Amino acid sequence: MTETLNPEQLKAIKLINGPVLVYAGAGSGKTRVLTHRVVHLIQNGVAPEKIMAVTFTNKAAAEMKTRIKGLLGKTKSKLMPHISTYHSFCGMILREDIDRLGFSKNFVIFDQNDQLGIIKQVLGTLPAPKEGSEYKPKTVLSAISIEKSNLKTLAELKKRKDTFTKLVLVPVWEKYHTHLKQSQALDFDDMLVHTVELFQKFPDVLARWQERFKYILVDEFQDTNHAQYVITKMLGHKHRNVFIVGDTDQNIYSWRGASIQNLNQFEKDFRNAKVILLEQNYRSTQTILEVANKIISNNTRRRKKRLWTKNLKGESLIHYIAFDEHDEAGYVVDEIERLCRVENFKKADIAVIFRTHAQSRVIEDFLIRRSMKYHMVDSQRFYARKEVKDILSYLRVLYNPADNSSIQRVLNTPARGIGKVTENRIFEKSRNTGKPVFELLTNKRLLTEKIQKLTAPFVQVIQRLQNEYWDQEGKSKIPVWKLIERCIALSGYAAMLQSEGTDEALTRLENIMELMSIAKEDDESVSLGAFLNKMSLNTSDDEDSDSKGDAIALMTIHSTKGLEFPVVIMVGMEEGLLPHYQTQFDEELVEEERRLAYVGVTRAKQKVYFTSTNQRSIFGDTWYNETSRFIKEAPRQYIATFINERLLENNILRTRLKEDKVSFEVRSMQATPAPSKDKGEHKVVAVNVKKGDRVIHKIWGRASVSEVRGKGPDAIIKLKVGTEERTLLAKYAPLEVVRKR
DNA sequence: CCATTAAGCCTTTTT
DNA sequence: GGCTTAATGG
Repeated sequence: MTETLNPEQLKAIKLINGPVLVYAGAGSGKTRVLTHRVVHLIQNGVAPEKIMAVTFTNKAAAEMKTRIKGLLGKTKSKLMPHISTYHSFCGMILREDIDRLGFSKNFVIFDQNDQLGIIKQVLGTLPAPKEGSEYKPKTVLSAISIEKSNLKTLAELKKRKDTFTKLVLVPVWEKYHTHLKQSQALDFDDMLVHTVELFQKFPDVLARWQERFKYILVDEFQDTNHAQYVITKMLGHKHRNVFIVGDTDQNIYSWRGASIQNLNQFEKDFRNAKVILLEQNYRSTQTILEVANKIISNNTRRRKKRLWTKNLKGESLIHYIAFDEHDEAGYVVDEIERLCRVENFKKADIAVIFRTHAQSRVIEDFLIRRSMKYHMVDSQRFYARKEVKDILSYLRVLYNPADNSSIQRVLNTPARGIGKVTENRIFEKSRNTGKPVFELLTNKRLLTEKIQKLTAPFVQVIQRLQNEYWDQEGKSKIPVWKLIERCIALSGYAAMLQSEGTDEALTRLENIMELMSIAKEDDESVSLGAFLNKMSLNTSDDEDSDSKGDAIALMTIHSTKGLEFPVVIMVGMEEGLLPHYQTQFDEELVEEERRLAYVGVTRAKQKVYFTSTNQRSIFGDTWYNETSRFIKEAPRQYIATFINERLLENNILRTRLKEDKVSFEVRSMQATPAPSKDKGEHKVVAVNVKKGDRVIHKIWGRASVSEVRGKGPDAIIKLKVGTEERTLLAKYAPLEVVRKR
């Protein structure tokens, strides 16, 4: 195993005891070092269960587990190190002992939407703010979140004198946490805060975990916040075997409270820490590295380092200036198509990455129209779907009946004749008496007979589900996926969707099926609590079933962290998007945007494309953005610029390019038409349809594919048009795919 | 109480 | 430009 590692990497792997700090540049084999180190520890007599590794995402944790398992393969050790995110690690600790802090061990975790719902409601109860000084729920929530990440307490906030803290932050904070407590819920930040609290107040708990994990490894340390740092410090303090990997140039989460100060602090708190620098890059071509280095060198606040590589020089990076976002998307799909056809890349080699989620839609449209398979990494979105949240709410209510927010969500879904008035009465009563809503609903004396009658069906659904899931001893009788099936049956949710019969309802039903299949991936023994836990902490695990195929990856720059691709296409390289317009006037924020650009470029092994547009429509308005300063910062000789021929007439643009001394080539307009809102122009793409696709049939209109038998042009396709089923042959089917499953 | 329509807010990035 | 929320009438 040693021949693939350089001396610095080996040093990092072989320092068994004592604190180590590794500054690892992009593509310097950081994951390899981490995994090999874990294996090395085990091979040198450290018990696997004494090792813990913390990663930034669930995906990264899963990846590391797989790789360690692979390396350990021969030794056949059954026990594995504990590898997870900070949040799930804290979840594990809190499930054991949080009752000592006066919380229920059955706590649920509220995600951002849950939180926003509460904040909105709380803001409504506050005295009306002065005209123009209202705060958005999101702003308030993020303020609370940052304070908690820094382990600030309510008492500390109360000492502050500014109006925002006095009039908004403190009152909202108080009411928000009352609400959480009543619902027996924690938010993400609470998980960290309470873990620290538990460690501070109960030395025996801390001691237990210090003994449990004598070796600690942390990845992406530049993106940890203060609370996470404190947890690491407390846990590692005893044995001091703390191994930290980070790169200040890849700090892209400071908006969430992450601070590279933690790296400096680590050197102070663990005085004799060995510091190792990994500067050899194994990923990218020399040209790509040159560009990345040049861009990041414009940041003032950084620890200087210079990545180098023995890799080949490679090709110039390409910058295409598109007419608008449709032309940009057209260029992207044309180029992907060419890369696959002429240069023998696979779709899975290519990533299209962007600053904001909103940019993905147009690209997706074009990919769908070309029947190009893609895989959207949209962590939150699946779980943000109404139907998925509804079902999870049902499960949460039966797991933790004190969860008022979830009850509110599904009490009248499907419709049970419980309107706003009734709902308000019940929740008002709950707030006034401090009793959980579910208790009110089950106790005859607490609510009027009329309300009891209205809500009885809901209560019955919950109780029946509880009975079907748990036996007398509290053991589960059926797997979670089965419970979901029973849930949509008993609650009438499935019936509600089926009776609607619209395409949309069908999609919703399919999303619930998707949720079931996510549950099915688990071992049958995984409990409801563990499933819900995973669902709230989880973002990744994104349809793994489907992503195995050859598909283009679409994601935000933030979610590319830790990944690499032969080809990276960065779209929307414009002032206003990258750097984002909300950061443009704050140099510190612009530096973070520059780090984002750097992270994006350094994901690439062989090829980088930048695209920008001359005009782009953003919520109805047309924006004329200049090319991103980050492209201008790159060495000109390494960027080949192409512009859309329609832009030749654009004098302003030509002047700009001249001023910047950019020479360019013209690219003629492509055959790809802008996605017309179906004006009778339907392409024959039926050859590639899959079960579950939404399509438009030239004659019958909107339909969904219920079955595909066989492959290629001769496949037999069954379509569901309204309630009717139709059969047709793929090669003659005048279909346009609207939405891929 | 619910379905349809009008208004309005939105788009940074995620555990 | 699209999706969620508020208002309105049935």
